[in-house]
Amino acid sequence: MAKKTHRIERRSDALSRERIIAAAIEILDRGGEGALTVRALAAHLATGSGAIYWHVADKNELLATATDDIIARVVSEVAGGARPREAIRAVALGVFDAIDAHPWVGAQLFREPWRPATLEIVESVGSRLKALGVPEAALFDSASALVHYILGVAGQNAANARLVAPGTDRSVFLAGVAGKWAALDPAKYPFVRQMATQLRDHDDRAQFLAGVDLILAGIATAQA
Amino acid sequence: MAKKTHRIERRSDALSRERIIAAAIEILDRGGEGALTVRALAAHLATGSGAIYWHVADKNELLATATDDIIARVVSEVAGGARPREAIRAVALGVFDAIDAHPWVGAQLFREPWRPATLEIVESVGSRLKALGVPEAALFDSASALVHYILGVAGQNAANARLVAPGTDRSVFLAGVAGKWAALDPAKYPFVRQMATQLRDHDDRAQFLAGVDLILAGIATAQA
DNA sequence: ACATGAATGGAACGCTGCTCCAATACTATG
DNA sequence: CATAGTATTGGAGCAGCGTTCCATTCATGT
Repeated sequence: MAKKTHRIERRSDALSRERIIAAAIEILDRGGEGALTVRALAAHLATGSGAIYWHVADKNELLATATDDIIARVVSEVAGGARPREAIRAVALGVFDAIDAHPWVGAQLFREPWRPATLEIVESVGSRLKALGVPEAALFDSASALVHYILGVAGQNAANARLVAPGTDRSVFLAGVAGKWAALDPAKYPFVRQMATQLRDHDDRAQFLAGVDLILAGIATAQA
Repeated sequence: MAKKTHRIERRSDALSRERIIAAAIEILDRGGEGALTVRALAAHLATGSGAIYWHVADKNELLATATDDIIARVVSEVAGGARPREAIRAVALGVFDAIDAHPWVGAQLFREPWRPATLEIVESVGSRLKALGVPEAALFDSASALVHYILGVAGQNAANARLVAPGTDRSVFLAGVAGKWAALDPAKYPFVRQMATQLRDHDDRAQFLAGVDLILAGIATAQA
């Protein structure tokens, strides 16, 4: 944006890409994906929409950049020295928790697979699989499976979060779904009905990790 | 909608929930998710928006019902007699192919986990896992992992499809992404760069199945 | 023939993302 | 210090969206 040689600060309340993105994150976290409108953002920053569009291409760029920021933070926080298997679990859990805190990130992760956010996850998971000794031929499929699983849970969690009033307790939501499951036609959905009670008091964080372990076990089996 | 006892057909061009949903599917398949607007739908049916809203609650119901229809068809097509393992693979592939044919289904699958579409998949996969002999205690986690993986791939495929002009060849798209991957900073993304060439000419359908097999292997390991 | 309610189609409302542009804030120069 | 020139601002306005409202039409039961 700035041309060449003037990083002398302008007015202290000056707009900037960073301030705009920070404000967007705040609005998203407070009110969910639907709350982020250009007008709301402009009001929050006490400016007009034109000023925003001078710093940012469009709303999608806003969401994408915000997502990249958050995911990059999560991935980089994983200790470099950790054993590969633990590192993979840590990255996966980090993504899980990040989406728990910012559900809109989950929805965003699905767009544009060449954006830093997804790339970061692939790189982090893939390099650890390599370190684990997964043979070259199986690496691509293995990394793909793990990342798709992580993104699948991410998307589902984000969707769930979108359905409840922000701030609702998770157990209330689970109990609600479990209730609907339990009320299903036993002839058509015997399995789902049977899972209803487990759904009610399961720990989705633990279940998510169990899935990661399952896939890691499958990868280990394949190379044996 | 109709009250009690008159199934005598009205005018032959009469609107109906079914005709509206069929038209919506046609528009979605032709032009992607963004092409389905109430105005476009009304134009396609040569009517007004008010008439549509008399038959259908809102646009979301339209998308949800259309998705339920397509997924139910896929799941029910899987032969009941097939061996459990093959049945699971068939359901997974069916969902994959359905989303390949109707990318908007992928995006829709993430909303409202108690809707028939998702339920159908959970039931179909879960009951087969049970038949496979997966112990009670591991059933929930196993089914959850498989379904989340399937949905993860679904979502990613749908997102990819949204990015290319409808009808673009898949290999062109893959080559494009592979090019971007190959051009990444080798210091930051060594793994992703290494995968670029494999991405270019991989078969995502086969890779998807490989992921299913990986998870099934992991499930089998866990019970041993 | 009339009355009734189902069904229709289109105008209108409030909202969205985004563009455009006159006005302003700031910097570099003479 | 004055002036010219560019970077930045804020808000009016546009086209399009989902949805609601309602006067009108159609098909039927009496």
